[in-house]
Amino acid sequence: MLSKKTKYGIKALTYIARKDENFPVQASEISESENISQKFLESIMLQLRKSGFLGSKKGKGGGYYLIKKPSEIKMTAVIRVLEGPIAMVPCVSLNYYEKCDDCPDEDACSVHKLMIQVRDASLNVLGENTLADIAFR
Amino acid sequence: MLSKKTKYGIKALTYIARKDENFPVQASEISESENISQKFLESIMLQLRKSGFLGSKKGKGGGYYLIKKPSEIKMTAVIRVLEGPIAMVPCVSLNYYEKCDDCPDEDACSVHKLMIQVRDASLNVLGENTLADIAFR
DNA sequence: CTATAATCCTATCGGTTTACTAGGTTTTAA
DNA sequence: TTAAAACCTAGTAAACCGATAGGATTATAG
Repeated sequence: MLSKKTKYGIKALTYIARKDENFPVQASEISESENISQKFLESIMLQLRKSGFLGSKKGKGGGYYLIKKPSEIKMTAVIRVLEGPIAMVPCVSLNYYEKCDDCPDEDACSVHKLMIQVRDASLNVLGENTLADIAFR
Repeated sequence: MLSKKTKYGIKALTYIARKDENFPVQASEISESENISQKFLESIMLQLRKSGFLGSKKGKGGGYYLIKKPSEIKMTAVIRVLEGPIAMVPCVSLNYYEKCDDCPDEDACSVHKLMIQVRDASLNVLGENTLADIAFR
């Protein structure tokens, strides 16, 4: 299951992308428009800023803005930052690999075999979709 | 993330499928061989029995056995029973649909759009793989 | 008939995560 | 100087997860 954090984060990025204005967008505006708890959203925006998706401006008239073009923001990247691994099992994760405690032999493991296929399928979808794709198409 | 329950459940089914003997397989044997907590596994086997994947025989010499042929057991079915929805978000789930509290218009929601694609990709993989595929191939 | 081995059932528990809230501090524009 | 915004730290209630405890029930073997 996708956490609300990730869901809200993607919605917020979409909101900003769709606005496409020169001045920054406030978290309060997004939170109202998208029905997201403001304080919770703030923490998400902060994380998106710290991981290089958003820039921010403090003080009156401040807010958040996209640093890259929507077409350059891959969904794999967003989800990895907000949600963590895309794989459903650590032993098939490319970026967060971990060996299973049980399971002496990964190649013999039926779960491993299956989850590699699921991972590749998801990776394919998420890698081909950019923020532009989901915001405008 | 896949829960241990689902992971253990699939491994147990695989173990039984690979044995392919006429007498039932005990949970204790599986738990030892696959390094799974016995009591935890028991509860999983029970669930698999109640949902029609396994039959059981009580008492001495008892155990669990497959009711259908491995090639007739789709991974979608197993995962739906043990893990729940395959979709990453309730609003795109085929079997466990739920509307989002936020989000007045699903068609306009970028997350919705993206997660439909992820769901379809996963569904495709899990629907094409049977127990036979992951146990023997 | 009895001992044993297995499933079946219910309840509980500690730990972790999630979603959110509280209460500020800091920075900036008007 | 005031207000509006991001920034920061901490906490918290609820849910979930993985596992454990302790038996009840059922079947087989001797």
